[in-house]
Amino acid sequence: MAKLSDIAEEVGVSNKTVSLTLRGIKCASPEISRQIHAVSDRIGYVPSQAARDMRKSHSDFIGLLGNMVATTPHTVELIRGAQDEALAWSRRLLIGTIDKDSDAEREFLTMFKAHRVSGVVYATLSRQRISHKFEVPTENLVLANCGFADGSGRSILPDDEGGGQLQAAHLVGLGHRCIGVISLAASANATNLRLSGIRSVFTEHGIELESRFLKEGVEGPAETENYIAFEVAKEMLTAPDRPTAIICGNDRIALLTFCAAAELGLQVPGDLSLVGFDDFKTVTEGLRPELTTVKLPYYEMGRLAVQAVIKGKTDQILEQVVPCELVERGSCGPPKLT
Amino acid sequence: MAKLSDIAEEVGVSNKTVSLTLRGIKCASPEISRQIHAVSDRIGYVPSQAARDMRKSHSDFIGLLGNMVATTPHTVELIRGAQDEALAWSRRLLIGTIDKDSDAEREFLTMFKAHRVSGVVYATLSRQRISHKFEVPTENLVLANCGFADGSGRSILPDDEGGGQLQAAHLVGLGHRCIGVISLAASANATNLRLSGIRSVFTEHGIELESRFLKEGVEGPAETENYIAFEVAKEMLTAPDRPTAIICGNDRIALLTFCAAAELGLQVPGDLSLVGFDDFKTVTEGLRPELTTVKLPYYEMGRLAVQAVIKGKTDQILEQVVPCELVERGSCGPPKLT
DNA sequence: GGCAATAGGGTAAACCTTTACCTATTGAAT
DNA sequence: ATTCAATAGGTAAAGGTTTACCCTATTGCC
Repeated sequence: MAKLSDIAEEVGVSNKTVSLTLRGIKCASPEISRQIHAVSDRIGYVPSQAARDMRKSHSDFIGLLGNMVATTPHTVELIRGAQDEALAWSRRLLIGTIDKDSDAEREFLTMFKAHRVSGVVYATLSRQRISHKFEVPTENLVLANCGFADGSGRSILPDDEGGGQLQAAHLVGLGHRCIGVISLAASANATNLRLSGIRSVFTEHGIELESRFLKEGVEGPAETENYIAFEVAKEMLTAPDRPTAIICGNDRIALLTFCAAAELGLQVPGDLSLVGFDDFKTVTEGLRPELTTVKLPYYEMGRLAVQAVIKGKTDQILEQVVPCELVERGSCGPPKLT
Repeated sequence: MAKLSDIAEEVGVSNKTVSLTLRGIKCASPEISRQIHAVSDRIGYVPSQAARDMRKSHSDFIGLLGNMVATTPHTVELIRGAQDEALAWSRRLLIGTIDKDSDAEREFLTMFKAHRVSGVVYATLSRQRISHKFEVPTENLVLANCGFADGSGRSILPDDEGGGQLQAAHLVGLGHRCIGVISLAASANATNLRLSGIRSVFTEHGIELESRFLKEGVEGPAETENYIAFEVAKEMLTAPDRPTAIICGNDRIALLTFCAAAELGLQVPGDLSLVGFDDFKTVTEGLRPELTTVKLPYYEMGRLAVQAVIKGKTDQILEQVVPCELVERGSCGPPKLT
């Protein structure tokens, strides 16, 4: 593999001159400079990152570690956000995906350390409070989509409460007054926040959320949860004074609710308005009508997490909240007049 | 950051003794060995990868480059397969995601070269023949889910023809004789292969595939395609002698067909059997009934691509085909007797 | 003419690990 | 008693890049 001194030798100058010139630091006469670039291009010289990193005693790597179970494409969004931000600062990303295997976690963190990463982003797929003891001490750590249970550390979190408000406000704005909610599991961290957002909007408009119209669409522990939204929705929709709209905990629950409505002969949005959460495009753009939903800012969270790592600890913001966004499609309309 | 010589100094031995001992090569007396491990653990020593890579003049990195647009979680599956295989051989993965931006591609390949990667996997999200000139010369390249147009180079490809056979054979086995097909865009590389598989099964059983029951569910160029499967399915299903089953080009088309059937009051699988392609779980496990589909082996392709990189060019297999798998769920049943 | 500043360039150490080669001691076999 | 082999360990170079420090000649200015 071609090295710096090969160029130096051929042009007849010192290593230093080549090194500075190739990095765009003016140092040699125009003629010498031209020759250096010419030789470098001809032999396809690319400096050894290992040598650079060694010399600088640290690398430009940022470690990205996450339990990225592959059921949604959000992981990729987060990675892309992180990568785009990293590249904008001439940093590179070292990615490790793990799932509940703390051996793998330790190995990746050790690998990160071996590479002298300048920081680590730890991401989870679903919002959680983690009480996690990292076995490999990790400086300059930023959490994405999760936070420490004791509130310590820096983290980037989605504005789930605001997301709930968006869902509710959209339906209320269309005129709905009897609105059902099929939420995520109560144990999920986002559930209460979103519900809190929904309730605040309801209260503001004097709407009551009856407990028979507030159900969980999921049961069982995270990652192995069981979706019961289909049955729950059918029950809710066969009530005599059924809701005219349903707020769903995520797009998958919305899909199941859609199936339930279809089986009951209810048209969306004519008979029933639906709003989801996540903006999981294959569902939201794959349904007819397409699904109105609230988009979770995964790309942005990835981006901001890396930014926080780069800015380092001088950044005093401990928890940064990223807003969600309402994506209007075709699944919501005004309630039918009765 | 702690270094090897810190340990050597404290224990009072040479660098060599520490280096060999920590790597598990017997070289020192039991007592010295114990001391070395003790000091290493105490100070949390992790050897510098940069120094190691430099010494060896190559790294254990494998580059993974792909146009990983985030509409499906398959990318993550491929990454995980690649990562698991890499880790099994003590290699690390350097991941670059790009989308149609050849600048980014060049930058990543240059970065890979700077890291002296031992090989590169180039993956595409949808099966393609690429006529691609890599601007950065790349040795030991393996393509995943795509191949060069001229058939050169090594690549890992899914058995789309076999997948089509699985779809058709499943329905034929259940007794269907009038089967519709809503395929991907004709321009998509997988389309003809899958159709060929379907036709071979049909021919074997003396079933004719009428052209009015063979339609594309997608139009427009890849990555920006427009799904028209909803309308196509409605038309196909309102024909007087409508098919009793529909083979779909992917799970999203199956979802749209499901929506069309729902709107027409047709029950799945009672009135209509549906089989998809991809095993895109949020759809396949999110529908009621759940969707029977053919699973694309992304994890396996990622794994095999990395394996091919590691085995190097001595591996004479140019195109390796990975089988698909039928995943039976609830969307297929016997045709109604008429 | 004298002096300082600047341009253009060189030298060699440092970054950390691995390893080829060397030494010294011990035990056993001839 | 000599020789051979094995054990336990050391020394120093190599790997590629960057940079602090040094050098020389030319130019500009008083």
